[in-house]
This record gives sequence, structure tokens and C-alpha cells, in this order.
Amino acid sequence: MEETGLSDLKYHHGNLKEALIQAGLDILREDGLEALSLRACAARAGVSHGAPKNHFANLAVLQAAIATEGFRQFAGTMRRHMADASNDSREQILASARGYIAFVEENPHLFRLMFSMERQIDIYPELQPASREAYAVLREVSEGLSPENCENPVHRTSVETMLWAFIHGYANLKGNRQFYTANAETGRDPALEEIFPQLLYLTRNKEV
Amino acid sequence: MEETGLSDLKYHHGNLKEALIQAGLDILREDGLEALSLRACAARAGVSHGAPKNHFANLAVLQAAIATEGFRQFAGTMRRHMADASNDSREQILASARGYIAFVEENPHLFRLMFSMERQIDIYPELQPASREAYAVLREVSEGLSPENCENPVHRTSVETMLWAFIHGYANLKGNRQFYTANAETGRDPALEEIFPQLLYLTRNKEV
DNA sequence: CCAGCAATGTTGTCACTGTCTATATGCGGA
DNA sequence: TCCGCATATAGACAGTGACAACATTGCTGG
Repeated sequence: MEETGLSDLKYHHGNLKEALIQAGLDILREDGLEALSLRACAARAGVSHGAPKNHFANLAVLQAAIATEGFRQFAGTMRRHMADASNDSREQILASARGYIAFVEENPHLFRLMFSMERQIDIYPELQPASREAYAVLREVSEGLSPENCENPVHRTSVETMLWAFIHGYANLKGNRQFYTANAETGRDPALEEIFPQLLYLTRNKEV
Repeated sequence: MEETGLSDLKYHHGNLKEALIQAGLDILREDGLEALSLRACAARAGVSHGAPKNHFANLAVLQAAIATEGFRQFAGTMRRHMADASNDSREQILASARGYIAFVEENPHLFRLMFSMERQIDIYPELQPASREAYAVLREVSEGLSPENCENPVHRTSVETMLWAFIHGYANLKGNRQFYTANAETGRDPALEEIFPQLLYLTRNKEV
């Protein structure tokens, strides 16, 4: 009507592609992974059931696009927690772990989708970069733990692998309600806060 | 015809319940998680599409039953690896980790099903016991690491949690082809063999 | 300025799936 | 023997992904 801009309310729907991704994120949050269907996303975006075909070849591609946005928000959550912590490397990686756990607790279904898409990483071109962007956060903080004078038997790659595997496994098990560790009102996980320093201890120890 | 026994080839089909579970395991191995449907299991067991209803109220319950059998085989794989190792506690838990990884590599889709069922643990009565049976293996070997004179800051529960989370995360990431660590022809994972002793080092250290 | 075109969205259809209901079948016990 | 229950069959229905044919919109080149 009075639209002169060039980016919103344009064309038939507007930018349906992003609307479908957002609809998928909403459905995941509200109704879970089983409710995520092409037709449900289309309906929530206010278009017909065939419309998504023009932007996503099939359901798997839409899922990959949703997972991609998930990885971006995931990295953002970790970086946000890191910004609230001191600059010390150990505090930084602990903060990233807190962000990791927080994201999984807030987005359990999205997280499950993200890591179930990883074996089809090639069906959506932006998925792998977004996934690597999230991993880059962990890599950065791990590198801060391996100073140049490092003669540590747990060298750089192993530090990354060990910390990543632990955080990932802990978050998974916690997301599946496998642990009873209720968060205190501080919002922090007592088990994580206890175990993590132990793991970091390995990264500065020489002899084994 | 000549059947006098009481357990096989009885009645209409025989024991359809177990046949459906076995069909599900076969489908998971051959065609993946997406191909696992009630009708596919029924067809593979040679019965009509409505027959499973008499044994499993819905698809989720059949999936839970398949996951239950998965947890049993999972525990069996770990115990088998442990039987091939020496009785030393550290060797035992390392062997269980090898079994853990081996199971995930051989049954990636089943493993994914198993740990995606865990948030509906109550829909099939045998699922929780089978899951706990698998966890009991890790608990047993972890207990061997915390001797009675233990003043270790990583106490019993934390040892369990740390090792379980690490193995679980490592297996997950590896199952999703996140790691490039190709197994040597020994069938062992070099990264696991390197990192694990470091983790075990924590369990015998007092000061932190 | 306008005709054509490509991008986008709609509608209809098909096979497949989960679930429900009604019906048929066969075994065991009264 | 015959009744009842557990089990299996057959049919139906709604929801889904995928595909094809068609309609609409906005852009672009002449």
C-alpha cells in the first residue's frame, strides 16, 4: 500500500524462506521435534502446503536450515556467557561450558535436531560453516589453555577433544534428564562447577 | 505339525512380539532410523499391518522395546570387552569404554534411537531397567577407581559423571563422524587411548 | 511502456504411515 | 463340546512428504 522499502512485506509473502525457518524454531520450542513437519511450518507461516518446495527441496533440507540457525544461536549463547566472565582462559572456557549447558536446557529439541543433522552435513550449504562456527568457540578457548611453553602430554588437539566430548556428553545426558543435579538458584550446575576445574587441571600438568 | 514344545512356532505366528523387535533391529541396521515404521516391522515379520497393535500400543512403545533390547546388547558388548582385559580397574574401565565406542560404531542408528527414547523412559516397563543395567557397568568400574582410603576431591559420584559424560560425548561425536581419528588396524581409537589415561589420573590425585 | 519470463505460491493428487474399528481365527479351559 | 479370550486380518481415515500442473506476481529487456 504505502510500502516504499525494499526488504519487508515484499512480493507474495515476504521472505518466506526465513519465515519457514522461524516457524520451525517456534514449533520445536512449543511442540517438540515430532511436530516439525513441512506442512506445519507452511501453515504457521501462512502459506499453502506446497510453498516450501520453492525454498527447500525436501523436509531434510528445511531441517538442516533450522539446524543451521540453531548453531548460530548456539555460538551466540556461548559467546554471551563468555562476555559476562573475566578474561582468564579458565574462566572463559568454563563460561562457554555454562553457555553450552544453558542452550541445551533452553532448546532441547533444537539441540537434538542439530546433532542429528550432522551426519547429513552436506545437504544444506550453510550448515557446515555454522557448525564449525560453534566449534570455533570451543577451539578458541581451548587454545588459550595450551601456552607456547606447553610440554603438556595432553596437547592441543587432545585438550579440545577431551573438553568438547565432556561438555557435549554432559549436556546430552542432562538434556535427557539423566542427571538429578538440580541447578541452584544461581542458575549454575554444581556438578559441572565441581568437575570442570578438575579437567582443566590436566591442561597445566606436565607429568602423568 | 509335529510341534510338541511350548515356546516356538506356537499359535498364529509364533512369538510375534520378539519377532517385531528383531525386525526393528534389522531395519535399523540395514535401512536406518527413518525406515523404522510399524508397517515395515509388521511386513518383515510376515504379518498384517494391524498385528503389532496387539503387542505394542503405538509406534513409540515398539521403539522403546527395540531400545530396550539395544541397551541389553550394549551392556553385553561392554562386558565382553571387559572380559578380554586384565582385572586391573583402570584396564577394566578402559575396556568398557572401548566396548562403548565399538557398540556405537556398529549400531549408530540403534544408539541414536536408544538415547532419544530416554526422555520417554516410562512408556515401556523394561526400558528403564535395561538402561540402568547398561549404566551399572560404568558404575561398577568407576567404583573400582575410588578406593576406601579415598580423599580424592573427585569423589565417587563425580568420577562416574565425568567418565560417563566423556565417553558418551566422545561416542556421540564419533558416531556423527565429527572426529577424523581413523582407527588403526588394531581396532582401537588412538585419541581415546591417549585421553583416557589422563582422565583416570584425576581419580587418584588428591590435591587440585 | 509492455510483453514475456522467471520466481514464487496454490491446488490437486498419490503413496505411505499411524491409528482406530470391525471381523475372523484358533487355542485353552469349563 | 463349546464358549471366551488372545491374536491376527481387513478396511478405513487423517496426516504427511513428494510431485505435477497451474496461477500469480514482479522484474527485465526490447
